[in-house]
Amino acid sequence: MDRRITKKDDDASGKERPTLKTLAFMTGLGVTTVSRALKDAPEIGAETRRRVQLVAKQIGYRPNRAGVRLRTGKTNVISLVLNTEHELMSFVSDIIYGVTEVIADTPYHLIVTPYSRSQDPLDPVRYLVETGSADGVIISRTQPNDPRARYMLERGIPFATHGRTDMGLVHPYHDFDNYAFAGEAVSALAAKGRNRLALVTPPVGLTYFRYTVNGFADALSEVGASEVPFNTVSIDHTIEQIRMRTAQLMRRDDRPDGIISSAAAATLAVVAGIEDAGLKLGRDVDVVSKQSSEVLHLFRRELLVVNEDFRLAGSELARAVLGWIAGKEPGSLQSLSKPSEVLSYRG
Amino acid sequence: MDRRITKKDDDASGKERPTLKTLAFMTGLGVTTVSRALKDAPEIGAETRRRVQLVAKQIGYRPNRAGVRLRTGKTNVISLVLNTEHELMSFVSDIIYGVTEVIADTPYHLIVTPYSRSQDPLDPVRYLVETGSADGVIISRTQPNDPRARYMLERGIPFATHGRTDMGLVHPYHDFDNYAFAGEAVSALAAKGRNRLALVTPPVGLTYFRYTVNGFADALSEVGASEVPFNTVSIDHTIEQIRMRTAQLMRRDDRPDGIISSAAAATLAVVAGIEDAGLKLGRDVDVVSKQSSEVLHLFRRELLVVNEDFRLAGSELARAVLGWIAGKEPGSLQSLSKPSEVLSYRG
DNA sequence: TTGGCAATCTGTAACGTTTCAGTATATTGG
DNA sequence: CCAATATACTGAAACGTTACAGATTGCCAA
Repeated sequence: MDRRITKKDDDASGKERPTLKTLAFMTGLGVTTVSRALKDAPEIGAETRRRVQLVAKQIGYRPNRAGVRLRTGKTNVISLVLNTEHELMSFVSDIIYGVTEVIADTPYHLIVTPYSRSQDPLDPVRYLVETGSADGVIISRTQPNDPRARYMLERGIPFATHGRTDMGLVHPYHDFDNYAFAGEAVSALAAKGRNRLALVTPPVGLTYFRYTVNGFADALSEVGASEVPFNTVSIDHTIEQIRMRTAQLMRRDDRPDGIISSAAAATLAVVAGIEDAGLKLGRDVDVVSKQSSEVLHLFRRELLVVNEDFRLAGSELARAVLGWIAGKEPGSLQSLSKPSEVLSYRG
Repeated sequence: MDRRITKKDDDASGKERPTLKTLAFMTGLGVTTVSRALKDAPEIGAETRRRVQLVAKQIGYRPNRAGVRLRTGKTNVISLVLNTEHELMSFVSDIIYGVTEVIADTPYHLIVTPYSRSQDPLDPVRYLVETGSADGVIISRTQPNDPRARYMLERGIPFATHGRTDMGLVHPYHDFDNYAFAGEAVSALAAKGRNRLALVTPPVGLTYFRYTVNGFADALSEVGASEVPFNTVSIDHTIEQIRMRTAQLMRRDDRPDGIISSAAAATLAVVAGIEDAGLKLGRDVDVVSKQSSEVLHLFRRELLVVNEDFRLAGSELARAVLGWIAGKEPGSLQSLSKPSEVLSYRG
């Protein structure tokens, strides 16, 4: 038998990172046994199992990710796919922290996969799937008919979407109830006697655009207020555009006396536009805005705000993907978070 | 010779992801040759090389990351280590985009490694190094004597710091010139006739705290202004704390007539505090603030701002780490970015 | 006693890559 | 024409892991 001495037949010696082989040598067992003992396989004796696990803990054994990944295809990676131009700053930061919170005591790593305006949003997803770079994917900016969700569903790769789809396909998601948000906002404005309302919408094409618009429309007719169309901007537009167009709008005779804004950054611009037009917040017009951190009341106390928790969204999305990976039913991994009340400034 | 038929001696057939073996079969060459041809090794014939590369491109060959990593130890991963409590929102989002911009056309992936208040900041770094999870690391919240930098230097793992150290050790960094920022800010306030100045500092303990404080002090004596101590807050404090203590400060007889703030979020609180005390920005007091996105002038036009570009920081840091990995001299991978002028509101 | 079987444990192969140590063929110098 | 050498290529081994197909032992029923 050709038993050549190779570089590392000695083992368990130096500073090298311990492997299964190291553990096998130390325990006097075979590599296979050690491997199985560590994952509580049933055909390993109870004492052996305990012994192996003890030694493993003692010497700080950590499975080699490359080894596992090569052999099993499991990457232990979750990828968060982000648009580098249009995501909100607070969204990026909070959602990342939400995700990391959940995966902190799992073997998972979080990788951030960006794509830019010019690219097809499907590109990064295709890349991830084709190269098998992740066990699960989280996407945002979800559309009613979302090619990315369809693609991943076809390939059978677990994912969760921030925002719902509307394709008759079931998959995990987390969403903020923007229908309820818009409704609450309208009610709050109506309660202040405002009845000519304008809406700064989410990006056209995304699912939550629809929910917001529908919530707005339904509540309008319920409280008997009317809409002042303001279709020239969405929260994807630049600060300058929103500001300018708001100013234009507010200089018209048929200007709104109430505005609802779907994002804090847009609200800054909206207020600037209002003031550019020589009007005063709280007197001439009231504004209800979503925000994801407590800044708007510092900005203008007259603002009415509704909070959306992106860190929660990140956690929920991570939980959903991990759940799917673990074999749970996709349909059971959907969550909707209710908006806070409409809050006005409190001293 | 024992040549058993194994599962996949046929090849180049179906939908499977192509490997070197696939390429070898298609080109009629050995796996070794293909491997070397793809990385332009000199001992491969020019035509063979071209042929292999052509076929590889045609069928969309991508090296298997796990294979490479297992064999070579190269992970093709850069890790960004972030504090989940104290990083600024804009920092997280912009720096991530800056990094991804640079690594976009490299094989590198970006993983985000978080740590929380309770943890030793060294923990995540130790984890990364011990498990060999990244080829390069980017850290923020750098301290003059930074254990993380020292640790990584000892282990020989490439890294870059956002902010400088002061340990007599040389390593790549990117920093914003906060000494210059504080100096410019003082000058701008002095030019407005302000001469009793307070400073909302960076977090005590971080290197850029020192630069900021020194720039502030030096400029004060240069313009002949005096400092109103305001050591009870830093930008790490909560909005509420900063607001309350600013209000307290501004109610004192010896209140400052100029304030310099090291971060936009803190500035919102500072202004709120000023107004809580019944004072008016621009009349009773002027404020100069750093910001990383154009929001402060929407907030209060009277604010004076200096811009810091975190996306640039991300790019520079990524370039620095990649440079070090590629073998460049650490000392040549240091950059300092100059602050913009102090900008006042323009229409 | 023997065959069967459960309980434990083990060696080999394979995942895809790169490196090492060759091999085969053509080319050159003498 | 031979040996030396350069050129172009190749198989085997190894990285660390897990799955598969045994192997060994002890025990029990017949």
